[in-house]
Amino acid sequence: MALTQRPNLRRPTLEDVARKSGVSKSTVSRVINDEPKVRAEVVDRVREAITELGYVPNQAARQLVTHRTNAIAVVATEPDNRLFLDPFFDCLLRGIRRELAEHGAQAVLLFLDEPDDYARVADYLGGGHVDGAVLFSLRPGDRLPEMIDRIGLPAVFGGRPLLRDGDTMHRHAYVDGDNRGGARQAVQHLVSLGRERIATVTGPYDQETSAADRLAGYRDVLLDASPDLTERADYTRQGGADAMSALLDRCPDLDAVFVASDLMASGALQTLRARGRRVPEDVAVVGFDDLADIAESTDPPLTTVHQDVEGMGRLMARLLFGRTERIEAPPSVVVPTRLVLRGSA
Amino acid sequence: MALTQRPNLRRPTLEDVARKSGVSKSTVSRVINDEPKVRAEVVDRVREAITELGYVPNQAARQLVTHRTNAIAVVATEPDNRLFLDPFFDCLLRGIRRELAEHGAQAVLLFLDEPDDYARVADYLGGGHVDGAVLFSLRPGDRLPEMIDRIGLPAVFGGRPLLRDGDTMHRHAYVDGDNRGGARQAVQHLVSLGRERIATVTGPYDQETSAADRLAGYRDVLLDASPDLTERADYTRQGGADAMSALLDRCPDLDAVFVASDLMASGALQTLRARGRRVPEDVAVVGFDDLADIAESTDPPLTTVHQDVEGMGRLMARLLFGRTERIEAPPSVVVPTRLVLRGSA
DNA sequence: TTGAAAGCGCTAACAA
DNA sequence: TTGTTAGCGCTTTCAA
Repeated sequence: MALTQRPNLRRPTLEDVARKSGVSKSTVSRVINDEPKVRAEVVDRVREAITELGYVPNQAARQLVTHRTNAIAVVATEPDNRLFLDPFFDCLLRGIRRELAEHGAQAVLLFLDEPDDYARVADYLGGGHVDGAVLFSLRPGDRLPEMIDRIGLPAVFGGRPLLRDGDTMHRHAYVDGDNRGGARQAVQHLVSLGRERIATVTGPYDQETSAADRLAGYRDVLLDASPDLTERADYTRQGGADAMSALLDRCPDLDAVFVASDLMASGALQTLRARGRRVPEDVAVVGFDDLADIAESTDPPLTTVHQDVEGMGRLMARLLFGRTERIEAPPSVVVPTRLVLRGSA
Repeated sequence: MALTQRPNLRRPTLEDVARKSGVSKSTVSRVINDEPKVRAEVVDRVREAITELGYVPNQAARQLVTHRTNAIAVVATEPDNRLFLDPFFDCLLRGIRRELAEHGAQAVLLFLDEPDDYARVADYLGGGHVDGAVLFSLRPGDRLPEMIDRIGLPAVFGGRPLLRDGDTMHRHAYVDGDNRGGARQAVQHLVSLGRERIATVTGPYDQETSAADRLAGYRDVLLDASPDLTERADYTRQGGADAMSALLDRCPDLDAVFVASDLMASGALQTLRARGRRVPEDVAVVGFDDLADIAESTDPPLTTVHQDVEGMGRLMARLLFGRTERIEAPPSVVVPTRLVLRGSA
C-alpha cells in the first residue's frame, strides 16, 4: 500500500484567497480576523473563496508578526509514580483546559520524562510556540523555572514551588490550596472526636510543598506526637495502603489517622479493613482533596478536607492570562479548604 | 505585588548574534543548524555570543521557511469515563513520547473535551503547529479524521478506526492489537480448562473497535453462547465490577469469565470475592492487556492476554515518521498478542 | 568558507 | 472601506 494520505503539495495562502475573491491580501486578512470595516458583500465573497480553497491560516506566519500563538503549555513532570493516573491531576488539568478553552486558547500538554527532555522542552517553550506556561510537580532544584526565567515566558506554578536556598522562586506566581490550614482542620476534628493516638500518612514531603505543609498542619495541632505515628508515602493508593500497614505494625493502638490524600486514604481504608479494624469505630480516618470519584465511593465514605481542585485549575489559567493578556488577576493565590464530614471520622 | 516576571521586551534575534560575533546572519544560522562548513574558530565565537545573549531561535520564523516544527500532536478524546486515568492509555502514551523523544521530536498532547474544542483543535492542527498527529479514542462518526484529511496533515490512529458507511478511514494508518485473535486465545484457554459456562464482560463495543473485536473473538470460539453470558461495560474498574455482578445475578452457575480489559478484570475479581466465589476454583478469569501495574498485583494474579502496549505506542510514532520523514515504515500494523498464564485461570 | 539578498505567509501602519 | 508597503526572524540559493 502506497502512502495515500500525503500533505498537499502547496497549501493555499492569503494570496490565493485574495486572487480568487478579487480583493487584496489585507482585506482577506481583515475578514479572517473579523475586523469590522469590511463590506458585507466582500466578506461573503472572501469567506466563499476560503472554504472553496480549504484555506487555513498559517500560524507560523501570523505568529511571526503578532507574537501570539493562542496556545498555552501545561508542563508536567512524570514522576515514577504516575502523575498521569492521579485523579487530582486529572481534575486540576480539566479546570485549566476549560478555563483556557473559554478564552479561546489551546492547552498543549508537555511531559518531562527523562533528563534529556529538558533541553527539548526548554527549546519548545522558548521557541515561541506558546504564550505562556503552567508548570506542575517540579522536583526540588528543578532547572525549569530558571529556564523559564531566562526565556522570559509568562508562567504560573501549580502548588507553591519548593525553594532552594537563595532561589528566586518567590517571584513566580502560583496557586496552591491551604494545605497547612486544611490539615489542621482535619486533625483538630479528630481531636474533638476524643481520639488520642492520631497517626498520619504523609506525602513525599521532601519533594512537594503540599506534603510538607500538610505534615506541618498535623504537627501544629499535635505538638508532641510521637514520630512513630508518622509514616511517609508517595501519594499513591498502594503507598497509602503500605504506610497504613506500617503504622499498624508500629502502633497497634492508634485510634485515628490523617491521610494526606484521598487516593492514599482509600488504600489505607483497604488495609484497615484487611487488618480487621472498623472505621470509624476503631480507627477514624480523614483524607485530603475531596475528589468525588474517591471520597464518595469508599466504604465508609471519606471524611476529608475539601479543595476545589477544578477551581484551582481554572484559577491557574486565569493567573496566566493576567500575565499574558494584562487581564486583571491576582499574583499568587492560596485557596481555602474546608472539612467535609462523611462516614470515616 | 507588581508583575515581577514579564516577557523581555525584545528577545535577541539572529541579527543580534551576528552583530555581536562579527559575522553574517547566514553564518550564525549555519552554526545553529550544525552545518559542517564553518571554521571552528568562528563556531566558538558564535556559540559564545549565543549563550551571552541567551538567544533562542524563533521557531515561527524557522517554521515559516522550513515548513517543519519538530512537534507531533497527540490528540485524545476525553470520554465520560476518564481516558486519562486509564493505565492502558498512560502506557501507550509513554511509548509514543519515548519514541518521539528519541527522534528529537516534541510530543504535545491536546484534548477534545467539549464539542467547541473541535474547531480550535482543527485550527491548531491545520495551522502548522505540528508536523503530524496521533489520534486516539475517537468516537464513531468523529469529524476529526475528515478535518485531518482536509488539512492534509500526516496522521496515525491508535486502534483501528470505527468506520461509518462509505467512510474513507481505511486510507488512514493505524496501529492496533490483535484483539480478535487475543480474545480467541483467552476463551480457548478457558475451554481447554474444561469450563462450560463461560461469560464475558465486554468494552463499549458500539464505540470502540477493540471492544467489538474482543467480543467477536469470544463469539468465534463460543458460537452458541447464550446472550445472557455477555455483559457490556465501559473499560473502567467500576464498570467491570458492576458487570460481573450483573452476570452473577443472571447466571449464578457461570464457571469462567473473559473480561475484555485488565482494569475491568480487577473490578470483576473484587465482585467475585465479595460474592464468595473462589478464583480460579469456582470461576476462572482471563483479562486483556497485561498491564504490569494491574495484572501482577491482583489477587490472584491475572491470567491475561498480553499486548506490548508501550511497543504499540512506539510503533505509532514510527508510522508517523514514515509519513512525515519518509523513513521506512509500514502502513498499518496489527500487533500480535499472547496469553500469559498466572493464577486466575 | 562566508555574505548578500530573496522570500516564507502573514499583519499593520499608512495612503488612497 | 480598501490597497500598498514594509517588515516579523529565519533559511537558502547564489556569488564571492
